[in-house]
Amino acid sequence: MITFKYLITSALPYGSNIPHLGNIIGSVLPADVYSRFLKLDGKECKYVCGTDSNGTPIEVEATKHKVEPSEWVEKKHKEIKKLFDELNLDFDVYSRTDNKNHAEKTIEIYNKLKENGYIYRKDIEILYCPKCEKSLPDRYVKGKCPKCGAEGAKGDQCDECGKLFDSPKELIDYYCSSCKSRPKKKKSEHVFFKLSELEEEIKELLERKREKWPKTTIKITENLLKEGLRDKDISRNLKWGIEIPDKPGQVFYVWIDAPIGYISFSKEIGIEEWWKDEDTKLIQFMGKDNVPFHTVYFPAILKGTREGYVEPERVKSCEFLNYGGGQFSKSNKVGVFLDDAMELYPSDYWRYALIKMYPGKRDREFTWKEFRKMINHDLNDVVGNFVHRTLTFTEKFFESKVPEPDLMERDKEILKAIDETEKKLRDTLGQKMEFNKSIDMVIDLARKTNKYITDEEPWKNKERQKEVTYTSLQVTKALSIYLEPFIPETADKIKKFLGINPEKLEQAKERLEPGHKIKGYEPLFEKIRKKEADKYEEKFKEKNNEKEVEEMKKIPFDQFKELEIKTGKIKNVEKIEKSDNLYKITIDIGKEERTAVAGLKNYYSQEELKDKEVAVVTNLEPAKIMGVKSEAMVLAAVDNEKVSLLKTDKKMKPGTPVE
RNA sequence: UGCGGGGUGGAGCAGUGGUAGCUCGUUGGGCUCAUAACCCAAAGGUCGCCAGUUCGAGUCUGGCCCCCGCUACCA
Repeated sequence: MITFKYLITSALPYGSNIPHLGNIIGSVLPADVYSRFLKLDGKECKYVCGTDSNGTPIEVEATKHKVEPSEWVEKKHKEIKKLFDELNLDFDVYSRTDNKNHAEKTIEIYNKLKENGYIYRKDIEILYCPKCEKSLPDRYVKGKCPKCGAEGAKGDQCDECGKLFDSPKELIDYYCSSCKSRPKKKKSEHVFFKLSELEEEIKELLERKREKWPKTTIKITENLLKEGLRDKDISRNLKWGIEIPDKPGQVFYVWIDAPIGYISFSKEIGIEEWWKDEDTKLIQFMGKDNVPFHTVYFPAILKGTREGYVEPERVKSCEFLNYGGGQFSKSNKVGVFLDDAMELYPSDYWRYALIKMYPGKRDREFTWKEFRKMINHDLNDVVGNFVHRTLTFTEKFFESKVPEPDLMERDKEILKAIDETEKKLRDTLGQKMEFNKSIDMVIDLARKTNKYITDEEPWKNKERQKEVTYTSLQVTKALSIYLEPFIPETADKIKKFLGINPEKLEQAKERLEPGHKIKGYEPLFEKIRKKEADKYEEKFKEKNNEKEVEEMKKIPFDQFKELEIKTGKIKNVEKIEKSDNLYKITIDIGKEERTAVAGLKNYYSQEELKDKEVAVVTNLEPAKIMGVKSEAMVLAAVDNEKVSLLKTDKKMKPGTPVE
C-alpha cells in the first residue's frame, strides 16, 4: 500500500502589514485545520508557510516609516509569527522569502528556465519618479480617471467606476502616489518568461485535475486560459527583492519568487524531495484572487524547469470575508486585524467563528453580532455547558469516576453517533473541505447529546444515571478529539479534565473505561456581552476615519508654487463622442487658447459653461483622453454627487495668475 | 465590457425532479443537573420576476430584474 505524503501550503501572508481576519480565513487557518486533521488521522503531512517578504508594497511601507525594507520585514515577520503562534497555527515551518536559502532556490529555478529557453528580454516603457528615484509599478501611480473623473484612481484600475487601464498613462494628470510629483516616461529592458509556450501543458494540467479541483478554481483558471496566456514580465526595477543574477538592478517580480517559497521552506525542514515524489499530494489553500498564480504561473514555472515537480492535487480557494460593507484592506486598514483580534479574545473564539464563517461559496460579511452569537451559543451554551453538566454528573453521582453502565437502545444510539461523526468528518472535511459544515457536525454531536440528557433526566431518574453519565462522558471524550483540528486549546482543556491524552482520530471510538477518574473541570468559555460586542463594532468603525485623516499628506510650499493656476474664460464646449461625462472645452487664458478635457457633462450643460470664468491649471503635461489632447485642467470642487466650478468673485482678465 | 457567484420565512444558510429544511431570533410551554443553561411546541416562506419542459420544478430550459465579486500585486 502506498503511503501518501501530504504537503500543505497556504498562500504566503504578505509582510507589509499584520494580516486581517480575511487573510486568516482565506488561507492559513483552513490549511491549519486541514493539516491538523490529516495528522490526527495518522497521515504523513507537513504544513509549510512563511512571510512573503519582497516587493514594492513592503518597500513603500518601509519608506513611509523611514526604515530599511529589511528592518520593516524583520519587524513584521516577527509580529506575524508571534500572532500565528498565539492563534495556534501549527506550521511545520514558518519561514520568510528574504533569506539566502530562498534566493538561491529562486535563482536555481530561474537558471533552469533560462537553460530551457523560456527566458528572453524586451524593452518596455515604464514610469519613473525622479523625486523618489524609483520606477513606479502601476498601482503606485494615481490620477484622475478619464472615464468617471474620479480623483485618485490607481494606475491599473479606477476603484470608482471599475475602468481598467492598459497603462497608468491613461490617467489624467497622473502622479507618483508617494510624493505626488509627476513621473517621467523611461525605457527599460525587462526579463520575460515565455508563458505562452507552456499554454498547452497548463491546459492539460487543468483537464487532468478537472475532477479534483473545486469549481471556482476551475472557472477562474478556464477564464484565464480562454484569453490565452501572454508572456510574463518577471522583472521589476526595485531594490528590495531577489536580484536577477544576470540583470543587475532588477529583482524578480514577487509572484515569481513567492510560490517558490513553498519549495525553499520545504528544504529548510529537509523535505525538498517531496516536491519531486509522485506519492506527494500537494494541497494548496488561498483566496480566490490567488488562484491564477497557483494553477497557471507557478505550475508553468515548475514545468519549465523540466525537473518533474509535482502538480497541485487540490487547489482550495475561498471567497472573501468582508467587513463593514466592503473588503478588509491592508492598505486602507479597514476591519479587524489579527493583533486586535488576539488582544480581545482567546484564539479558539476566532478560530471557531472564522471557520463557521468560511466563505466557501460566496463572499460573506464579518459582523460582531454574528461573532458574538456564534461564541455564546455554539461554544458556550452547546459545547461548554454540555461538557460542564456531564462532568458535574460524574463528580456528583459517581465520585468523579466513569460508571459501569447497563446500556439501553437509546444510549447505544448516542454512542453510534460518535462513530458516525467520524465518518461525517472524513467526508465533509477530509474529502469535501467544507469547513463550516464539518465543524457543525461536531457541534451537533454535543447538541444531540444535550437533548438526550434532558430527555433522560438523570437527576430524577436515578436508575438511568449510570448510563447517561457514561454515554455523555464518551461523547465528551470524542469531542476532545474531533474538536482538535478546529479549536485545539479547548480540545486540550477537555482532555485535561478527563485526564486522557488521545492523539489519533480512531481513539474517539475507544471508550473510557469504567472506574477511570476525571481530573476536574471549570467553564470552558465565557460569554461575550452585548455591550462589549457593540463597543467593538463602534471602535473598529472609527478606525477607518482615523486612517483617512492620516492619509492627508502635507507638501512643501515650493511644490505648490510649481503649479501654474490662472483664470480662464470658457470659449467653446463640445461633447466628446462615446464619453459619458467628458467635454472638450476651449479656454481663453489670456495670451493663448487651450483645449481641456473635463468630466463635467453630468453636472453642467454646454450652455451653462459657455463664457464662464474659471480657475485653470495651465502647466500640466498634456494628456490624451478619449483621443483628445488636454492641455489644461479646469478646477472644481468635487463631491460624489455635486461638482462646482471655482470662479473669481470679481471680474478678472483671463490669464490672471492664481496664488 | 467580459466572466463568475448569488437572490429560499425577521437574520445567516442547507437543499441539483416527488409532501420546503437547519441554526439564530420571536411567542408559548417543559425542566431545573448545568455557565439565566438545556429541551419541546407554535407562528412565520406563492423558494427574485415571467414563460416553458414535465404526471410533478426551489431543483431543468429560455428571457428579464436586482445584489456581490473577479478581470492578471489585497486571501
